[in-house]
Amino acid sequence: MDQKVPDLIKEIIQARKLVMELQTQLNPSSVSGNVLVTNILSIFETSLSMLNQIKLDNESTTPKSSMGHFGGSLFSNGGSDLFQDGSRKRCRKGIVTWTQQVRACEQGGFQGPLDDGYGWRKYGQKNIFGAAYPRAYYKCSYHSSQNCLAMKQVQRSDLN
DNA sequence: TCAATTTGACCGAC
DNA sequence: GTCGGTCAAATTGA
Repeated sequence: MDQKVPDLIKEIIQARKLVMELQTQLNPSSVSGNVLVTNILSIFETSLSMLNQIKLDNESTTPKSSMGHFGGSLFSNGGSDLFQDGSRKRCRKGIVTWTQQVRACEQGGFQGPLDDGYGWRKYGQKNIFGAAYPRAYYKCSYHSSQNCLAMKQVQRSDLN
């Protein structure tokens, strides 16, 4: 996988260009569309910085566990992708998903969905087999009014 | 009163 | 049959 990092970076840069092109063609009055594109671009930036870090590590010293780099996003495309906990994620056809691991400090308390530009509405919660904490399911608040299809799952890690 | 959340039931994938 | 994702009725709070 490590040898493929430069290719991955190229692919993400290419995809980012396409999204930016899409952004220029978006109707400026489409708030949810622009928020979505902005979020996609920020995820590309996070992914690029992570991949660059991996690339630098590979070039410099001994190989390390790649898990240490995943403080940000991990893309999946609906194939046989795995979660970071090793579990397999099912994915609806044609819907792009990714996971983003964030740190929630205890002092501030874990206060549900982070503010990422969307309004989120909780629609379900599940106890996940083997997980210490339940997983919460959120839909974009504009799901019906603005046809916003964004959804997210929030699960506290076993460790923190 | 209305919007958001909770929670048990249902359904599909494996 | 089990597990995860979604639905929808009930509940709660502003």
